[in-house]
Amino acid sequence: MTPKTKNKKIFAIKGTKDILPQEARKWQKVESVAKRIFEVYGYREIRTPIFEATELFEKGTGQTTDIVIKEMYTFTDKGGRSLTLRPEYTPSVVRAIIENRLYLQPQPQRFYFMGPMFRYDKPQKGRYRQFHQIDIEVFGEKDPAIDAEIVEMAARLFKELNVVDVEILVNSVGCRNCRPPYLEELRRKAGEYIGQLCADCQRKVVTNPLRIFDCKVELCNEISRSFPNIIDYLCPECEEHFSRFCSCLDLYGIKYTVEPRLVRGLDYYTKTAFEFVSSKLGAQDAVLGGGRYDDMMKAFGGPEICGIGFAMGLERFISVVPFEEKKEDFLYLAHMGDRAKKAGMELARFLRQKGIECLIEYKERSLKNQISRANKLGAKWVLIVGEEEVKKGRYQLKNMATGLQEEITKEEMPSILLA
RNA sequence: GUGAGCGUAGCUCAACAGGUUAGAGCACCGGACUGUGGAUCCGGAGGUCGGGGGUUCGAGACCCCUCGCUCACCCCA
Repeated sequence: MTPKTKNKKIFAIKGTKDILPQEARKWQKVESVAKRIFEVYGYREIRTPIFEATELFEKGTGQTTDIVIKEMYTFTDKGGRSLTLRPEYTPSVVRAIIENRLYLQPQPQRFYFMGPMFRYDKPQKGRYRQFHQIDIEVFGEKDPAIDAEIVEMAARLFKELNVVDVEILVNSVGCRNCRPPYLEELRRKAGEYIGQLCADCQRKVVTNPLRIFDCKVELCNEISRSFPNIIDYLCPECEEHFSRFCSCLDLYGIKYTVEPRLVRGLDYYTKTAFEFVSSKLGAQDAVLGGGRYDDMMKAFGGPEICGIGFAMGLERFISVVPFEEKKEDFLYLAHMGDRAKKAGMELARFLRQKGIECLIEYKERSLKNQISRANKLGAKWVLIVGEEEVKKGRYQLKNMATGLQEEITKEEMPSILLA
């Protein structure tokens, strides 16, 4: 380090943050529960690279989306290739499936994935530049029952982690046959009120009329209530799909709200769209969002295989999961004198082999000091190893909660400590 | 990218109207107590007041710039 840079502190990049041990515990918990549930539904983990060819997202996510237009971490590598840190996961999975010819295996295929995503957004509550998602995708199943299955699976995950105050919103965004005429009609209708809409919405009439529905300006909101709903414009196939989807949800006893104003931001969605929203999250209230994308695989030059999936924002999810504080359960090994220290090190090794979490102090400290530290660290047990104990082969085991102490041998330790 | 609010010790916050050497609680380290924790008492360490410039006899405070954080918009997980 040169003298000049010595004092300059380096901080985590804007929109990124460290997940410290206490917080990481929560992540581990959520990840393990999610994994267990997904596996039970027949999903298998798939891992793909963290960066891809920029083109993958331009084509897969859609050139008209904000993600591609202004939010991608794109850079050129030393070979002159344009690469992008993945802003979402679905295009990568689709790519992997085509590349590895996974579509030749029996369908449907179910995948899950967990990992970081990157979007160059301005950070705010529940939104980070590096954030994490748990994603699941199913390929090759057209039946709307699968749409309901993944909603039910997500609901189970929420329930197992005691997440309440979550509302499930569902909608159908139609397909390439029925959506264009609907959008036309929406534009026409919005055009009638153009003068009364806010500047943003006037722009949306042209760019993305569906977005007018979630404008926060009251007048826009009021006006848009009279606009046609996509539900009423669905083609027979989409309508059938949607009603069967809903009746499957009913069968599972899932409570949901049909929200005709629900539009997912990505270009590739068709038919089913859904979102889990929490009232506890502030402005960014969507914890989980997903839907069907029947045309994507084909658009990538793959076979005509439909897909459906969801993405859950882990930062957002974890912030609404209630966690019990986990009690520490470890043994602190206190020692006095050089011989005892060596004996203690061997004992610690023995205990760890047996699966007992064990801390040993390497600095010479008074017994009092060591026990005090053990207390602060939350040790459940203190094992006292002094010259006398080493000589006798019998050690003092102190229970920190009760303060009681007993004399035990090395052989007796595992059964007592693991009880 | 646009807008608003906030930056004083590891954390939470003080410091009148601009006035000496920027304080307190919690946390940390040590001692009282050399083989027994939590309580108490005593002591210690810890700060370029986010950074730079300006006004002033004098700036943590006032002005300008900048950086960072937070929240909101756009949009999304």
